[in-house]
Amino acid sequence: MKKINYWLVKSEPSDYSFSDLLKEPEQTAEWDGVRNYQARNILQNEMKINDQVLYYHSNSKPSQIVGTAIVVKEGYPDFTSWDPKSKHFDPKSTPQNPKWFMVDIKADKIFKTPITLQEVKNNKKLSNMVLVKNSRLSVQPVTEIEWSIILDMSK
DNA sequence: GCCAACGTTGGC
DNA sequence: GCCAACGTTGGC
Repeated sequence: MKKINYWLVKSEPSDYSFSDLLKEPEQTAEWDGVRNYQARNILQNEMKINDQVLYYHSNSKPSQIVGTAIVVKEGYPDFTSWDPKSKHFDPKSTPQNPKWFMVDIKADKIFKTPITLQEVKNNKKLSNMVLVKNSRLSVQPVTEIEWSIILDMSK
């Protein structure tokens, strides 16, 4: 049996929210625009099909985890990086030598109760979450234990 | 809107 | 390869 990994991705809801993802055909979207090496490495090498993803709304009132998604396509070049019209354009990235990568995710469950950042911080068992420790990383690993605690809280 | 914390760039 | 300057993220 294949091992499932758990992740958390952030998006500003004013930019692209969980309900935007739900409106997509097949509720699936390219997770493009990530321009941070640590996050890129996860997208390119570590996220696998069927991995589970927490969907977090950052810069929000309140900032919170609002649902889950599933990886449906593994790391491939982020073509917005060589599109001069894209706001994520990077002249150092080309189709021949792509610098940035993305995956496709499909919305899975919307939380009955969103989990606010405050609640995550208030839970001692979640004090090692990357979300708490390194608030700037936009694609980050979540442990199986953290995953199950958060899913329990969301019921 | 402020600003702390962090990541990236580039001069030396 | 160091590190100052700069840019960005994201909580508050």
